[in-house]
Amino acid sequence: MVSSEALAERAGTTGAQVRKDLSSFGSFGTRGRGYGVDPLHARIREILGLTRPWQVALVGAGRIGSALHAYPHFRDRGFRIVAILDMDPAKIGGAWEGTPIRDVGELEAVVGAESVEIVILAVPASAAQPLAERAAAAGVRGILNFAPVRLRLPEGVEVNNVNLAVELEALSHALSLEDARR
Amino acid sequence: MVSSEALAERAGTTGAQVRKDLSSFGSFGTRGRGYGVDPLHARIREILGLTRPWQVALVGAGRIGSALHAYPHFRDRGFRIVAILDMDPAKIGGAWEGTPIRDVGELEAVVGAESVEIVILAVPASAAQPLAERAAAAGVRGILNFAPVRLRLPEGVEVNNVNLAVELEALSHALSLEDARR
DNA sequence: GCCAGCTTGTGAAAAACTTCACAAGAAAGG
DNA sequence: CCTTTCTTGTGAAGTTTTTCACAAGCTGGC
Ligand SMILES: NC(=O)c1ccc[n+]([C@@H]2O[C@H](COP(=O)([O-])OP(=O)(O)OC[C@H]3O[C@@H](n4cnc5c(N)ncnc54)[C@H](O)[C@@H]3O)[C@@H](O)[C@H]2O)c1
Ligand SMILES: NC(=O)c1ccc[n+]([C@@H]2O[C@H](COP(=O)([O-])OP(=O)(O)OC[C@H]3O[C@@H](n4cnc5c(N)ncnc54)[C@H](O)[C@@H]3O)[C@@H](O)[C@H]2O)c1
Repeated sequence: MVSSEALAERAGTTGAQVRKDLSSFGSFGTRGRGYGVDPLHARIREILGLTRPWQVALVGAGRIGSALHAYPHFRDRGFRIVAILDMDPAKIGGAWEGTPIRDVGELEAVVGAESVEIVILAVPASAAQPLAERAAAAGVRGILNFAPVRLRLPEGVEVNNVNLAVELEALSHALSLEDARR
Repeated sequence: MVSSEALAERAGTTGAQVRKDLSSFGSFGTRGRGYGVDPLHARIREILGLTRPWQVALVGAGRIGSALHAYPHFRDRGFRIVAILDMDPAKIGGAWEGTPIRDVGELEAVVGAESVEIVILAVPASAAQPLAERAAAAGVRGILNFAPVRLRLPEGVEVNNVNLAVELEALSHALSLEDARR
């Protein structure tokens, strides 16, 4: 068992916050004891949609793409990278851990054949918008975008942007504030 | 010149929001015209602490470290990766684009000699906490942490965590909600 | 079977954030 | 110089999120 306070401790929040958040999905704690770790874990996996595997295509077999492909936590949680696509002839025909790198021209075919629902976009900024549009048109429902551009896509396609420069800027901002206070 | 509405359009928010946010740093628009692009850009750079360079050490010369080192937007904005550190003897002694990869044992010495203020931590989860503590003790003020652990550090050290698995989970959560609605 | 000790679940209060809406001001054109 | 047009800056209103605080309820020990 684990109490809301213990969870809050780890997550960097308060017990009340944890309880309020969890209560919005029903009540699965036991008063006086806390939350059962296994049921809680199972419930959170359900909420996050991790109880079934997701077919993922990686578009862009560059440096960040390579790091992401090697990242074991994606597969752990049911995200299956079933295809890797690139435009570089030097890369096409190669393979990463058994997954072939294919020509990005095959994007639509691959999405159809493999029932790809999520695309990880790790291509240069200039290529991101057209590729996102092609993916969306081919039936992809979600895009995790690493290119530093705001994608414009039809309603119904979920986009999540990762901008690592912003993460560093948040740090320099915080440090500047500190400096200003002294 | 650019209006709050035009900025909002690009940022995915509303004009009122942009104006409220900017107004908290003073008033540097002109009524009837909008904001001057150059002064606005300069002011935002100031707010974010980007008007002076930051000395950065990259700890962990693995796949994600390599991608980050090659990422031009860091240097663009004044983040200078002045040192790369690793523990792997096969990597130590090598160099990336002229920056030598040094033994992580030299962390404290490098932080002192190069006036490193920010560390990018790209090491396995098990190594992150002790390295963060060493960096903090050596005088590092901010840490951008890619390892999937919550670092516990003394007050005054800024930590920013990047968790890419969470970004994918946010997508699967959104897609699951969609499925549930139908 | 009852009591003591915990911890949840949740209304109510407080705080934070966003939107509204408009007076104040700036520029451009006559 | 005056009028029209445009857009900021900002109080006030509205909404969302967080915190407070405590009754309800479970468990283990006696
Ligand atoms: N490297 C990083 O740490 C980092 C961090 C954050 C964001 N990003 C962003 O991620 C993207 C990729 O960065 P990277 O460092 O991996 O670059 P990279 O140059 O190493 O890789 C880009 C890959 O995309 C491929 N590509 C180019 N155009 C294509 C197209 N039209 N279709 C398919 N593939 C195409 C290239 O052949 C290459 O393999 C960039 O937008 C970059 O700004 C990178
Ligand atoms: N690869 C990804 O896309 C990705 C994404 C998100 C987070 N992460 C996290 O980033 C970290 C690094 O991932 P990676 O894929 O680059 O792993 P990696 O194995 O490619 O690289 C890790 C590097 O750290 C070095 N290292 C290990 N222990 C060290 C120590 N004590 N001191 C100094 N260096 C040490 C290793 O020699 C290696 O060079 C991990 O914590 C991982 O979970 C990776």
